[in-house]
Amino acid sequence: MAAEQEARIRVLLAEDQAMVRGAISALLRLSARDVEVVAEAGDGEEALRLARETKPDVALLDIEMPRLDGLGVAQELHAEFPLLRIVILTTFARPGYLRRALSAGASGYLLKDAPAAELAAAIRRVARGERVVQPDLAYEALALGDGPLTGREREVLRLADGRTAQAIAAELHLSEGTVRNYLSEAIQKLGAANRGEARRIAEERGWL
Amino acid sequence: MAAEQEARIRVLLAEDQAMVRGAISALLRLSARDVEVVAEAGDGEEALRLARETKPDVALLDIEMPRLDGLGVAQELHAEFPLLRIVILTTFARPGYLRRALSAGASGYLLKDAPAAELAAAIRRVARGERVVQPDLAYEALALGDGPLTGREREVLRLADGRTAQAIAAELHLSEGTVRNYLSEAIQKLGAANRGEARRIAEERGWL
DNA sequence: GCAATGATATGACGTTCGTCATCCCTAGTA
DNA sequence: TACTAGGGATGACGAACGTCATATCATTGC
Repeated sequence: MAAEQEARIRVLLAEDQAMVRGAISALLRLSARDVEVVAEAGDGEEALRLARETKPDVALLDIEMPRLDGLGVAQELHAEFPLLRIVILTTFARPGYLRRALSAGASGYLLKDAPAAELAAAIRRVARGERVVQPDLAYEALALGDGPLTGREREVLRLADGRTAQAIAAELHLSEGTVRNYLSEAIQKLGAANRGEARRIAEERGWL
Repeated sequence: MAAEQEARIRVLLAEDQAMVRGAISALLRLSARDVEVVAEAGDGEEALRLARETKPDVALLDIEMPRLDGLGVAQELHAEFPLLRIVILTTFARPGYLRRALSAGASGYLLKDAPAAELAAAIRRVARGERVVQPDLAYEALALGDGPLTGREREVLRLADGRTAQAIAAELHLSEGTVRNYLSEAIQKLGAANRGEARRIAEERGWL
C-alpha cells in the first residue's frame, strides 16, 4: 500500500449511467490512492475523444453505452494505443461478450456482481500487464459456448417478441417461409414448444 | 452543509450488484457527511432482515433484485415501519414501475441516469418528509393509470409467455376457449397484433 | 327491477404457426 | 474431389391462434 509512491495509475472511466459513473469514481477515489480517474465519459464516442485527449494508462469500459458500445471502444483504442490497458466492466456474464472483449484487445473482464474491492485490484493488475478474468466465467465461455443457434437463427429469434413471421421477414428481407423455418429450427434446438418459449430460453442463457 | 450537526440520516442500501452497491456506498460516504450507510443488502430478503435489525431512516432500494424485488420490499417495509422513508433507485424509467412504487409507499423514485449529486439531495429531501419524483415521469404514470385489463385478463396474460392456451387453461382451471377469449380481449384493448406483443406492452406499462 | 359488467363457456371460421420434405447455392475442409 | 454446414426458398398439412356471435350466471348500482 505504501510501496509504489512514484506515479499514480491514470484511469479513463466510461459508463452511461451518470449515478453509477459518479459512484464508481467515488469508490476509486476513496479506496485506491494509487489510482486517479482522469476522465469520465457517458458514451462510447466521448470515451474515444477523452482517451485521445488525456492518454490514460487504463480504460474502464461499460459495454452497453449509447452511440458506440464498450467493445467497439476497446477495439478502436487497442488499435490506436497498444500500450493502453483495457478493462471491461459489465453486468453481463455472457460468454459471447467475454470472447469478443478479449479479441478486441481487452486485458480484463470484470462483472458488476464482483465485490467492490476487486475493482482497484483489477486495475492495478492490468496496469502491471497481467490479465484479469474470472476463471469460472472463462470456463463457462468455453463449455457453454455461444449456444446451438446459427447466426441467422439468432437474428430471427431476437425479433420474435410478438412480431408476426411476416413482420420479421420484412425486417430482414427474407421470405415468410424462411423465417418460419429458422424459428422452427431454433424451437427444436432449444427444446421449446413455440417461439415465445424459445425466446425466453435463449434470453435467459445469454444466447441472443 | 454545516447547519445540521445533530443526527446523521441512517440509510439502508439494497442493490444486487456488489460493485455498484459498494460504489454508491462510497459515493455517499464521500459526498454526504450527514448520511450514514448503516446496512447493505444484496437481495430483497436480506434488505427486510437488515431493516428490522438496524431500523434505518431511509431505505434506498434497487428494483431488480433476487428473491424479492425492490417494490416488494417497499410494500413490506412501508406496512411494517410507516415512518421509514423509501427511495427507489433504478435503471428503468417505466411509468408502471413508478406507479407501483408510489402505491407501495415509496417517497422517492430516482433513476441511475440522474447525476450522482442528486442522490444525497434526494435522501435529504425524503428524510424531511418530501417526495422526490421526476415530473415528466410522474405525469406519464398518471396518464397511464391502472390499465384497461380486468383481473382475469391480467392473470391470463401474465401466463402467456410461451405457454399454449391449453397449458394456461389447465393452470387456471378454465376451458381453452375461455383463455383464448380473454387473450383476444387483452390483445384488442392493448392494440396488439397477438399475445406476445400484448404481453410486452402490458409489461412495459406495468399492467401485469 | 333492470341495465351493466365481469367471469365462464361453446361453436365456427379464417389466419398464423410449426413441421417436414425438398430444392438451390456458397464456402470450407477432409 | 466429395462432403458438410449455413443461408435461403417453396409447398403442403395439421395444430394452434385470434375473432365473433351467443349464451348463462352473479354482482353491482341506479
